[in-house]
Amino acid sequence: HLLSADASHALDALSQEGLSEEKDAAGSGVWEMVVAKQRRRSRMASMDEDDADETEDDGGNERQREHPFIVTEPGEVARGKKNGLDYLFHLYEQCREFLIQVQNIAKDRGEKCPTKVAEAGVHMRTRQVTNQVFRYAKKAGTNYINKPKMRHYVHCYALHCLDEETSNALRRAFKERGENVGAWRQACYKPLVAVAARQGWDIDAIFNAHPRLSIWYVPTKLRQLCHAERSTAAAASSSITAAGVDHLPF
Amino acid sequence: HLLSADASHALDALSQEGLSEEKDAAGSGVWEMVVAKQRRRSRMASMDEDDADETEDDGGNERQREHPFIVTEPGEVARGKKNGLDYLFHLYEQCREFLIQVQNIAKDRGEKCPTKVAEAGVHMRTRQVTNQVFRYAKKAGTNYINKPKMRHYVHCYALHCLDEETSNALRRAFKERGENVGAWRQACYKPLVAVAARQGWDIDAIFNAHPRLSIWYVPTKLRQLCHAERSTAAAASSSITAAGVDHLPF
DNA sequence: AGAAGGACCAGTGGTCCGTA
DNA sequence: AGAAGGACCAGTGGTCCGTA
Repeated sequence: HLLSADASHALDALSQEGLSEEKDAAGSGVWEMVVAKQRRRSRMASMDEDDADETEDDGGNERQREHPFIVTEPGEVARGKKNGLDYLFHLYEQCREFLIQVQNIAKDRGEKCPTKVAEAGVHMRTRQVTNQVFRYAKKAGTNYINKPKMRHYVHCYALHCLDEETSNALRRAFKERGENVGAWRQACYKPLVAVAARQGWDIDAIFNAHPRLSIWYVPTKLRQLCHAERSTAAAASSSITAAGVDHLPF
Repeated sequence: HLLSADASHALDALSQEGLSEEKDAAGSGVWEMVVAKQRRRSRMASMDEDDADETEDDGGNERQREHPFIVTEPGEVARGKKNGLDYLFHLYEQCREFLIQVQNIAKDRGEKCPTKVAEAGVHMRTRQVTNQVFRYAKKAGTNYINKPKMRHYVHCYALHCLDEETSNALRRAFKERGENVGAWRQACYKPLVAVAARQGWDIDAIFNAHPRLSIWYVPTKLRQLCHAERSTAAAASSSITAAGVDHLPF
């Protein structure tokens, strides 16, 4: 609708394939085209009547913010001055590509590339997305990627990676209910903690074990929720155990 | 000689066992006794005629520096107001114990404990020795452990871990020649680079693969030396290869 | 009101250089 | 002179809160 014919085609092709497949690690192409369109729409506003009203009145170098996110279902493109959640998740994949580039540069120069060794066969390194990566992204011209935003939604991306079905269901439900992005974001914590519960509560290990998630720091709040929930679960199960041996405490 | 009878006994027992064996991960005991003696000697100077001259003249709360290191051979205890290299390496093991304690505390509290997952069977964490660990060491009363010192000698400890025979031979040679600690320290780089060459030049991977070394950051200078040497080696071998195919360039 | 992101802050890795 | 380590500094992880 808001995209040109070629970008729409690209997006359709993408939707059919399903976004979650990782297929082609570097510079996927299809999404880049879509993203480029979106950029062009919001930057070179004079070429697009849609944005004319907000950019007419000041000289042109006003700081243009990224359109806010709205809750979209999988495969859906946001209409109007909004961005959808597939686009949000795509940003995480873009950061991953920037990280890989930064790593390769560092490796060539014999510079530090610390942290962890991937357990996967080859001796590949898997550093984290650091400030350096965000700086690199900025230099590469992708001003729409920034640290506060990426950190803000990490746990949403984590749910998408670790339990895509639940993530998709949650998106559909929140879209249907007309909830805003903030409410959806908050709601992502609970199913994630459930994933952690199933896998032994070690949220760091869970992040590390996932190839695309391992490069992201575990968000503080998620870590705290997992810890609190584990303690509660442990207390509950031990009181059940105790109840079997001793008398019930009530 | 300078140690009391029981500490001397402890040290003898230790020398016979060989320091390099890791045996008992937590709070070994024997060295702790030796170290405690050494501490007592340099702190409570009035009880020991040896230190009387340097502590007599100011009120008692002068900042007492650690005795400087001298080059000793394996098993040898430094005489006079000196510390030996077994003691130096022991400090690295002490830091490791502090790290393990810090990790356990963090784990209980559900706090962050980032970086890397050990490839060894169990899902144990192996963070690095950070500022937090040095702070913990200070709080634990081991004022003789500090960051600049530990970072200064990391590569010496690395050689001790990775090629103990060469490390021991180097110590004996430098002791015999009467070299000072600085000269010995410098000399540790070369055999370490040789180890790296044998194992594919990836010094981070080499550190990470060793259970006691993996917790230490690779020193900048060592990383640079490995990188430079690898480049040289690569250039040399490619010129040989080229010489086989093309004409010799001279 | 809901949301994007500039910019700040406490604590890090790294090591210099005033000290003994 | 040779060496130990207090203390500083640039750049980090983390996220608040002034902005649109």
